[in-house]
Formats: sequence, C-alpha cells, structure tokens
Amino acid sequence: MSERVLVTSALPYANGPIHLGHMVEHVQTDVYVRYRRSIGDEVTWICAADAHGTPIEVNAGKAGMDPAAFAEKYRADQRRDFERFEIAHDTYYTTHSPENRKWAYRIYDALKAKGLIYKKSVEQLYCEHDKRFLPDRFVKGTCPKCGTPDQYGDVCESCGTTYDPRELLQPACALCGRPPVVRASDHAYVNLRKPEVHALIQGWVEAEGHLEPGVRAQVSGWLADLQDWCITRDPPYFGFPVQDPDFPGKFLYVWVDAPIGYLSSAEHHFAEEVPPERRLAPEAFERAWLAEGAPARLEHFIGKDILRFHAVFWPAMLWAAGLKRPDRMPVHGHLTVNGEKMSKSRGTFVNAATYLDAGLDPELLRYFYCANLGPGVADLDLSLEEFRNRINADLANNIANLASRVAALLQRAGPVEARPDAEIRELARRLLDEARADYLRLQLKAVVRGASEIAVLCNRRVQAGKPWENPSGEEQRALLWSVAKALLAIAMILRPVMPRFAGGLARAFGAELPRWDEGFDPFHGPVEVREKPPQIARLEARQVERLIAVAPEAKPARVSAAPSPAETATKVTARPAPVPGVIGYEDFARVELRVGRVQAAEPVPKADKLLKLSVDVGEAAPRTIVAGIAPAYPDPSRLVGLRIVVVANLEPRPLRGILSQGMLLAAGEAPDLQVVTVGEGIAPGARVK
RNA sequence: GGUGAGGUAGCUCAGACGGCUAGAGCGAGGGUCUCAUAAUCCCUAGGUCGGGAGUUCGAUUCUCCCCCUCACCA
Repeated sequence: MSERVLVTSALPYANGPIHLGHMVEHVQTDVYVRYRRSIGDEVTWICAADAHGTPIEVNAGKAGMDPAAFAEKYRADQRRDFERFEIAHDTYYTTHSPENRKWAYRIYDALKAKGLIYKKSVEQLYCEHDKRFLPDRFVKGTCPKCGTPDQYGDVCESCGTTYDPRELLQPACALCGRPPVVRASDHAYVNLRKPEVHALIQGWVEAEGHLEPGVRAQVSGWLADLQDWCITRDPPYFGFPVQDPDFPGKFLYVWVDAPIGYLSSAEHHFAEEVPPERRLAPEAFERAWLAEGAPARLEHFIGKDILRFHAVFWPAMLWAAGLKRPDRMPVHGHLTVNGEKMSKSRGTFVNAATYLDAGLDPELLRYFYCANLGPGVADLDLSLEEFRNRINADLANNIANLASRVAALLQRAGPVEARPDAEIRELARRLLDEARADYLRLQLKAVVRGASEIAVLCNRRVQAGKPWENPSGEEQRALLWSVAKALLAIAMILRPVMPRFAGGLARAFGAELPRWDEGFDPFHGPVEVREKPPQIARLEARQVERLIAVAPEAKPARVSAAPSPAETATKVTARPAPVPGVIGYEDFARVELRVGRVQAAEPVPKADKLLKLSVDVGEAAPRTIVAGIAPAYPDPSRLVGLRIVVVANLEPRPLRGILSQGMLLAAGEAPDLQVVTVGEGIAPGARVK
C-alpha cells in the first residue's frame, strides 16, 4: 500500500558552501526518498537554505552585502553542489521568504494564544562599540576554570567546561576586541514546563517509531530537567521582527523560524513549483499534509547536533499551532575525516566542490556513506584508505568486474533464455526482500552488503562453472543467464544509492528497472547484452589524497622557528652516545614504537632535508610524518612499501607548515643514514618492544 | 560536572533469551585461474570480546564499581 510522505532534511546554513558533512545527511535522505519512490510511495522532499541569524548578518556586513543577498548567493551554491551529487530535493527554498514569515507569525501567535509566552529580563554581554549583544560564539576570553586563553563564550576547548559568557575572564568582543559590558534586556520565553506542554513533548518522544531507542534515551534525559526556551533576539539581527507589542524591536530567534521553514517551503513548493494540475492552495496543502490527522507522514532527517530543537521544541510548536507532529525523526552522527573532526587547518575540511575537483565520482561517495550508515547516531568516518578499499573491493573488483566478465561471456553465447540457477535465484530473492526492510529501517549498510553478497556468490559460481571454456554449452548458458539476472537484482537494490550506475547496469543486460514491487523477481525473459556495462575504475591512493590537500591559505598559521631537520628523526647512532643516565623500564615503556608501512614519500618544498611520508601504522588513517632524511634518500619513492619503526605517541608538531604526527627511527648520520626497517611478515601497527 | 552512546581480530563492525572450536568485510601473507578492470577463486589471523568484583555448574553476553572514547548541555 503506497504512502504519502513529506520528508525533510536539515536546512544548511546559508553562510558557506556544502561540505562532505552535509552530504551524509542529504545522501541518507536522498537514498531513502529514492527507495520509497521506487516502491511506489508518493514522497515530497523539502529542503531550504537557513538564511537568518547573527553569523549571516555579521558576515554579510563584513562582505559589504545585504544579508538577504548574501544568503541567496550561498543558497545558489548549495543547490548546485547538491545537484552535482545527484541529490534531488523537490525544493530548495529559503527561510527568508514571505511564506515563512507568515508561518512564523502564525506559530508565534499560537504559542501566545496558548499562554505559553512570558517575558523575562536577561543579562548578557554587550559590546558598546559594535552596539550589539554578543552571542556565545562572539565572545572570547580566558576560561574561568583552567585559565586557557582565547576561548569562546560557551565552552572551553581545553578543559571542556561549559559556562556562562559572563564568567569568562578578560572577555573581549570577537568582532572588535574591546571588553564588553553586562546589560539586561527583556526577552520572550516559551514555558515548556507547563504540564500539558511537557506531557505533550514527552508523549511524542516516547511513542514508538518516532525516535531510535538511543536517541529517545538522550531526549528523555533532557526532559527530566526541561528549561524554558528563549525565542527572541536583540537587534541588529537578520530575521523576522516580532510583531508582539510586548516585545518591541525584538527579532525571532533563527531556531524558531528554521524548522518552520520545512512547512513554508513545502507550501511554496505545492503552490508554485509543481505542475499546475497538482498545485495546492495553502489551505488545501495544510489539510492534505500538515493538519492533525492528515493522510500523510512527516519525517525529519537531522544530525545529532540539532536534536534538541527538533525533538523538544518542534513538537511543542506544531502542537500549539494545531498541526500534526512528526511521524519519524531519524538522527545521524557526524562525519569525521581520517578519524578526526573535519578541520580546516589539517586540510580535512572537505567541501563538496573539492571532492568533485579531485575528479571523483559522486556515486562513489554515496556508496561509501551507505556502506557505513545504520539507523543509529554513530559517527561516520571517511578514512581515505577505507574509502579506496571499499570502492575497489566492493564495486570495482566484485560487482562491476562481475558485470564486465559476464557481459563478455554472454556476447560469445548470444541471446540466452534459460532456467534459473536455484542457488543464485534464492539468494537474490532473499536479499531483495531483506533490502526492502533494511531501507525502511535505514539500515543502509546491510542493503549494500546484500548487493555484494549476491555478486560474491555469482563470482564464485562463475569461477567454478568455467563458462569461458564453452560459453554456448547448456549449463554454461544457464549460469550466465542467471548471473545476468542476478545483476539486475543488484541493480535494483543499489538503484537508490547509485542511480546512474544501477541504470546502466540494467540497460547493459537489456532491461529497464521497473517499480520495485514486493516479490520482484528478475529471473524471467531473455538476456541480450546490448551495451557495455558501466565500469568503475579502481581508485588510486594519489587520487583520493587530493581530497585533503592542504590549501595554501589553510595551512597552520606561521610556524615559529622551524626546528632543525635533524630533530625530526630519532636517531639510533652506531657509536655509543654519552649515557646521561640509566632509565627504568617505565621510561622505556612510555615510548610507543609501532611498525608502519610507508605509503607515500615526497620531498617537502623549500626544505632540502625534509621528506613528507604517509605511513600506515594500523590506524584508520595513515599518519603524516615529516623526517629529516632527504639527503639519504634522493629518490623518496624507494621508501614506499618499507616497514619502518615509528614513535607513535609523540606529540604532533608542525614542520614547514605540515603537521608531523610522529617520528621514525633511523640509524647513522646523514647522508649515510638508514631508516630502521622490519621484515614483511610484521603487520603495520604492530608494537615494537 | 550533568545526561546519553560506545569500548569485540591491524581497520570498520556484526553477534550472543549466558554454554559447542567468538563471526563478517577490508587490509596483510601464501597459492590458483585467465572469461573479466593484475579483477576472480582457494587457504591463512590464534583477538585476556576495556579493567576489576559479583551472580551462576558456566559470562565476552546478567549485576555493581572503575578506566577510556565520543556527543549534547538550550
């Protein structure tokens, strides 16, 4: 039975381009939407640029632009980036729209009418020079707990303490550097502790199907100590002015109108973007999609960072306005790159455009994300090494190569129709079934694994059946036919993930993929190879590494007094060095020595003694190690493949603007120095003791 | 600090209403085929299932304590 679903993805902030972190959510949602459509559901997918708030107001000012124009520029960029990743929102509107203004006022008024809004005076830091109240991120100062300087107003990055910006020592305005003063201002608060509101939220949170169990536990924890919510901001601000005479001159907080943007963007979409025969006037749209009891599901895809706004405040806002609450709210984790938070200074902050500029196919990233996504909030790591392995092993070697070998064999056999191989057909049917359930559960890693499993079986059977010896033999033809049909099953399973690849795969074996009905079984009809199946080229390390090439302007700011290259390699000198003292075992044990395999080695520009190595020490990502061994290795490529010994727990330090994450052991003096190596039998990561 | 999640083979993870030799994929090592993108296929990993205590005939799977990691703190 087909369903109508209104799906949303979180609204990217119109303050910068789309990066690979955004992509996790939009790939996840896109795949889900495509899947639901492939089984015949009527899905409308809403997204928009989040255009309001202080950062946009400030950055637009710095750029000498009007905030609306500033946001509009990024909206256009974002939209283009999404399209290039085959992410096909039905609409990508903006929160700075007349529809959103209307909806925002409506919901404010509804909260007011329910008696949930009250006034409270709040003390905040105020910069008299910039004439503005300073949000937490616009104040810097010294942490009151540990004394670390240069911390933001909400949390100390050094000791993790959270505090009120007023507690900061030597606070300074992040814009002008002058010390702010404390000033009071009246603001509107939403009373969330009111029993009926609290019960409403709690009921929504605990209801089956809305949140994953782990997420529910988190939100329930918050509900136990629910604070009221401040929904206004002082000027200057970019947003909607509050119309309430009780709060003259105030603006609606961006987090009020951002989720409302889901509704207003959907209204806009149905009013103006769909074909005329499907258009809905605002009232009709509301009845069909949003009203309490409307015959449509509402599902919000979000990241864990914005859970509170969506799982606590949002249901209350919808309820106040007499609208249905969300039916489901899948929450995903964050993206890490090579095991760390994306960081501009490390070059691991990868924009969508950077990925494309590296010449990589967006479908490969889509596949990789799905291969690592489940329904939970676990973070997803984009390790370049894993990315390459996954693509090469699953797609290039296993699936695409299977298609390629079978297509070649089938061309020799001619058009074939045969009886299905029982084993292959059974597996394909089972995994098609499982994939349906897994898509709905957002267990995308299982979906992807299923597709591979089919290809694994087929490869094994082809290997055993040796159809190349006699492609037109009865059994061989039946096998080839069955494998070609199994490839259609794979295409069906992967279609939401890799639409272009899956379409090409199906076409190569003479079929268009139909709607994915329950019990879909491709094992019928003749097979004729009409075109070459789509190829997936194996990824080279070099190609993938382009993703994190440190842009010149992003290099760590000014490295003071670069240490001499000699300091960067720990030396094991042949001659006994003067023994300053005997160390205990404890001292020795503190040095963590590990075997590392050199993956790449290249000279460091403008440093004639330094080489930059990429070393696999058995971790998620290879380490970058800068060592002063260039004089001994005029041809750095000789180092590639060597298993060297690395001091793994050395504090990283920047050398020539490159962060060196460890040292390597070397014996002798340059130029006769040699890197210490171990034999091939020892795996990278092995401890040297 | 509070709340939540998690710590299982080099890496990413699955699993266990408590019980045969704890699994998969990738990587790594060895072998094989040659239809195919040097792809496939076969063999090989001896991991205290974070540490300690408890319950039990028996725990990695249950309980408690501790350690570590991550997230959120409006």
